Amino acid sequence: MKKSKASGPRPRSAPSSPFVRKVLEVVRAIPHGKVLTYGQVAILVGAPRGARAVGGVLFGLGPESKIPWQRVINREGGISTYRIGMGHWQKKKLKDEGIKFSRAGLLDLKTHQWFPPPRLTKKWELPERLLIEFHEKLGI
DNA sequence: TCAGTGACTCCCC
DNA sequence: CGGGGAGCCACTG
Repeated sequence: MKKSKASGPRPRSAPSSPFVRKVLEVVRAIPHGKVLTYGQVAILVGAPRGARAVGGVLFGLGPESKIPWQRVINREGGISTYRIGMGHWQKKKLKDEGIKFSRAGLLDLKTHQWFPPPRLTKKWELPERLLIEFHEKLGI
């Protein structure tokens, strides 16, 4: 039997918590053709080690969702949704946005990495230390 | 109140 | 390069 559901934080018709609301806000802001890793989204919502929880929030969103969750990938630049049957769809969506994948199924983070502009990091009231951590994670 | 869960990461071998 | 395992997090019965 296949696992029926995730048990972590999940979005609802109405965001159930500030964490969920922030995650959706950040993901919604990712531009066409750009991506963020689960860990990066976690930093941007003020929970630097909450990558796993971010995945929990996105769990349940499907092709019908207006939120561009396909732009959230793992740290390797790969797709993490194959296990829940969404991998093929997600990869196709990203390809349609002009993103290329290596034979190993990885995209180039250096090329497609999104850097939230100051107007957004300010709007999100992102603490300086988190902004610094975000860039350090990128090796900049 | 608390153990259980997973679209994550990191570390070690 | 690959597998295993241990933290981490927010949320659920």
